[in-house]
Amino acid sequence: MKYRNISNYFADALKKMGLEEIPEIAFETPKNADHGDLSTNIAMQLPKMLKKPPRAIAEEILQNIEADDEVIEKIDIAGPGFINIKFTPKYYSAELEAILNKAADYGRQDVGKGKKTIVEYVSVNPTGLLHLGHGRNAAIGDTVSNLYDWMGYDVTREYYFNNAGNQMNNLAKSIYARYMQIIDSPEFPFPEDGYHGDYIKTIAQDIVDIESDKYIAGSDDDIAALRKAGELWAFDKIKATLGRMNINQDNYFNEDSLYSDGKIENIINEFKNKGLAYEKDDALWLKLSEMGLQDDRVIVKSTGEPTYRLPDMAYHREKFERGFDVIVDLFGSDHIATIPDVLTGVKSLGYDTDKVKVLIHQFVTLMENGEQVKMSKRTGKNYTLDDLLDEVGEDVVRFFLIMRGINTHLEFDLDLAKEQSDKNPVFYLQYAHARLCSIFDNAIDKDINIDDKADLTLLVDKSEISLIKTLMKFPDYIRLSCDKGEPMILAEYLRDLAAAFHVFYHNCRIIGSEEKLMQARFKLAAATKITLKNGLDILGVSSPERM
RNA sequence: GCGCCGGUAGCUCAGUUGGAUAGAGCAACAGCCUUCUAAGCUGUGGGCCACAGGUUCGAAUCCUGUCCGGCGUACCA
Repeated sequence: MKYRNISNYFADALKKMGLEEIPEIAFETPKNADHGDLSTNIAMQLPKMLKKPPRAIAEEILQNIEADDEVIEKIDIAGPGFINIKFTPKYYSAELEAILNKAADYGRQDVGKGKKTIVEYVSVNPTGLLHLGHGRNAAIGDTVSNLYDWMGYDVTREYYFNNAGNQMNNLAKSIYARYMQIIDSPEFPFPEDGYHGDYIKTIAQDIVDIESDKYIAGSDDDIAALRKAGELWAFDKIKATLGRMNINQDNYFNEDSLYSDGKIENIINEFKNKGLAYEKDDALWLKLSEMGLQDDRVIVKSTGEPTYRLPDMAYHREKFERGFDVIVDLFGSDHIATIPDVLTGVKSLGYDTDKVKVLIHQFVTLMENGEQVKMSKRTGKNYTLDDLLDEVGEDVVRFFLIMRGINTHLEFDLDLAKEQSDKNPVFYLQYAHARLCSIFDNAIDKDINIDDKADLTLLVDKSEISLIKTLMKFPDYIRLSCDKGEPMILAEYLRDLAAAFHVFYHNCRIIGSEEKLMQARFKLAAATKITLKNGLDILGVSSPERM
């Protein structure tokens, strides 16, 4: 008794009308409830094929359709040719029963059964603390991973990082300068492009405290030791911050391993063997212009070091080799330019890049007192993700960072986030859950027995039906949210669900109603609690029992 | 210059891939608590969907052009 069957009724009717190829029949829930429970515009898609006006086609469909009275209460034509369907209470009670049976698994699907997916997110190099932009990446990435999990995929959550290279040298030099300023002279010069954040001073002080003047000479070994200390410190903090957001990734992939395992070497050779690479000005170029892109790009610099593109390609190839069916990359919009290069390169090696799903999210601006808080690396005064977690808590952070479409520039309103009140949208959802819990607490307090069986066809009030309808949509929204890589879709749905519940709660008393109706309403409340909890779990937001 | 993303209510944003009267939260205003949590519910006001053309039964949505904002456009990652 799902929409699929409804669609079959229509397909059969269209067959009887002599249509050979049955087009996809799209259903939607009308915005206006008076238009019925479900609506299709199929009659308006067919005038060209059938050479008849839409309304005439709709009438013909209605004559040919064999509707099941158990399921469909009413079916009629409206407006320019919409066909509107109204379901029976029995249909709804059966759907509600199904939700209760699935319980904690309600919403889980098997679309991805037997398939492996990897979601790469966060992936910041260990040179400092996470800021809000990273937080957005982390929250979206983790939610998308959860969505794939609920769709039945075997999900690997991966963090890709590089602890070598220029940025890390820069970190090492910055730490050395701060170290020398403490132990030797406050006048010791700070590097031009160094990391100005106060955390560098903290790292340096820690080293001074433990190892005193051990590294004062500043030899290559000393610098290497400081770099390692900085890396460990930063990684520790990053993982701790992610942990606070309930994010624990499965795998940390080190870019270095691509070199040590010969993967970089291999990919260079393969490009050469395929005649896709050539030397110019002492550098090695990839012939991207012959693969449909605008310009050729350098993959190995004249210094002998690869550019970032090469390890990126090798890394993607590695993901293919590990046998993933879906490869999700989540990047901030500043990485956008490199993606076509990397994908084109990997494709030229014979991999199916359609498996790669690149998600790009826009930046975050932090607003406080109506003004933008600058988050520049240079200023040193850096508003970190930890600062935000301290101020507003992990639930608010996770929710705020996914509640807008990933393609829109996110304005993070610190004042709104800090507000512990009805203005804060995340509490609206959590409050619904807390209210539900308190209904059941009350039943226990009052020694009310909750029957296992209840006559769910008694649920006929407008707000009851509306709530059931909303509950039924949950799996569809998980799928939609996953397909589009848009956690916001699920967040919006949960807001709708909470709203439908609040209206039901307001209109329909549970405890105190006539016994049979009360029992049916307990069931509805239980299904709502399950669905809300499952949805909040996917978003990584807690479901409090009391507020 | 070129590429990607965006421009919808006073503010922040949705808009189910072209459908019925363009929605929600916040802000403003007016109601609803002796009964399961008022962090809630109900109602009112608020729109040249950036602008100009085009495509068709039908456009916020698709196509072209223009304007505005963000991010890129390296032998930096």
